[in-house]
Amino acid sequence: MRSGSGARKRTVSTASGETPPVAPNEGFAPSRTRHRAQRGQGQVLRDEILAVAAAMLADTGNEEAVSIRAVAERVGVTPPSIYLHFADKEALLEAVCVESFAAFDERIASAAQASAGPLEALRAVGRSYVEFALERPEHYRYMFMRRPDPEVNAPSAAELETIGGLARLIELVRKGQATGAIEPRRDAVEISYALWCATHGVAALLVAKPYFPWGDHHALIEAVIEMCVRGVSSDMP
Amino acid sequence: MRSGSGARKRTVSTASGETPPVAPNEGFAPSRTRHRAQRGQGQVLRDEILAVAAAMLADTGNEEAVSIRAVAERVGVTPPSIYLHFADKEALLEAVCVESFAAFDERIASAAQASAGPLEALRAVGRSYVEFALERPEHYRYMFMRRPDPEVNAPSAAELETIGGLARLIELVRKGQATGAIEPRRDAVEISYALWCATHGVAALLVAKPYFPWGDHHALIEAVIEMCVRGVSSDMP
DNA sequence: TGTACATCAGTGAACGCGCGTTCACTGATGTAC
DNA sequence: TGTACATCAGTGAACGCGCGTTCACTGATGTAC
Repeated sequence: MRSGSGARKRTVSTASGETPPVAPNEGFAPSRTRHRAQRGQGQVLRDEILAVAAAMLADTGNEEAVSIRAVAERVGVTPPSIYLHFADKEALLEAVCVESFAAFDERIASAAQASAGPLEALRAVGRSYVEFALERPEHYRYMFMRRPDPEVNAPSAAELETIGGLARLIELVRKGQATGAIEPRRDAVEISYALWCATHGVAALLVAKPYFPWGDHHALIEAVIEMCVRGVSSDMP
Repeated sequence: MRSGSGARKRTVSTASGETPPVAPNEGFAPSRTRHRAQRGQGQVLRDEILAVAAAMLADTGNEEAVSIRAVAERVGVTPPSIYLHFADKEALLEAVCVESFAAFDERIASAAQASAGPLEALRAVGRSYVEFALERPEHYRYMFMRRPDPEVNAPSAAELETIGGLARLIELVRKGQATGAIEPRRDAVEISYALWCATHGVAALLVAKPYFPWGDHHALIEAVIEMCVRGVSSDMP
């Protein structure tokens, strides 16, 4: 991966002012010819960096492969340009993470709304949760399975988003308790956390051990969801 | 961290044939004076490397910090010595992982045996499972949360150990079904996998997000376990 | 209307780092004769 | 009983790599006078 060769070609093209012959696009070489942003439009590059970092996280399936250099090369700029828009590598990945949480939250919210009845809503939310994890395993990994930063003793911005998402779940549980479908004597927050744990469990194991002899993934997911729903339901008369 | 200085001192001491003044033991400097192994006792070093690698995984809480160089330095040998006993870094970590699984399995087995009744046994197993994860989070992470190696499409030796451990759980579930305590119409394997998922979920979230505002960890663990037990129990008359 | 200047979006080259791994070597110890 | 030799458990120095980050610079574009 000959770093920088693409960037050099691009510079020449900008000087000539017209589109150069398309360079062979191998591996992570710049995906298209960039033009320097208009004045005041520096943040265009910021968005592009963010999009590329997110795509690389999804494609490579490996947080470590998302290096400053690799992102820069794929965007078609030099590594120092990244630092014009993000303080350091961690800030870049944190920004990706915040976007992932937004997408995740949106998915969960629409699943909750589309369902009739609180128990069915719980099932739908569970399914959407695991689906998201399986569609974007490396995003999910970064959001929920990453090693905690020992320097940070408080929830990050992204984690506070999680809490926001959890608020939806708690609300759902309370609604279920109000209608009598869900065991009313336990704390709604505690029930919600327990549901989250179980759902995370199946998502995380499928992400971490895709080659394990699970049998049918779908059946496993449904089994976990049913166990949860039974586990939090009121005793039927 | 001046690599190698300890090793040099050690060589001198071996030549002199008597214990040298103890070198200041700062950071990961060699923890004690080593003597070259007796003839035919080369595997003594192998065990020591394994123990140190396991300890470093536990201490540093970071798989990446367990580098060949760091392990060698802490053992008190030079990096190439590692290769006399392990093919490469991955083989070393895999060996650590196999040992972790053995300890884990032993813990689970004794929890299962010490309990009266299948449902109480399920609870005990769940508690032991999470306890192990919280005691040795980085071991747990390496065992169950590591990124899958894309080159490996089959379960590793360590993962086959997991299957062995699961066999115990499946047996427990079958026993519960036989006594009528556990829902008999569902497949015992499916129930076991679902229980594993949920238990993994609480362990993994506590490992990955220790600073999250969980409230009381113990209460959370019990809530998940109770939800599971309710979820797999027979409907009571 | 022309020109000096400030601003902005980047570049290019280099920094020091720690890593996994390799290779030729050493020196103590046991063994065959 | 002495000595040459094979074996074994290591050493020491170096390899090439990719990484995050920094620093002085460039060149196009807008703006003040």
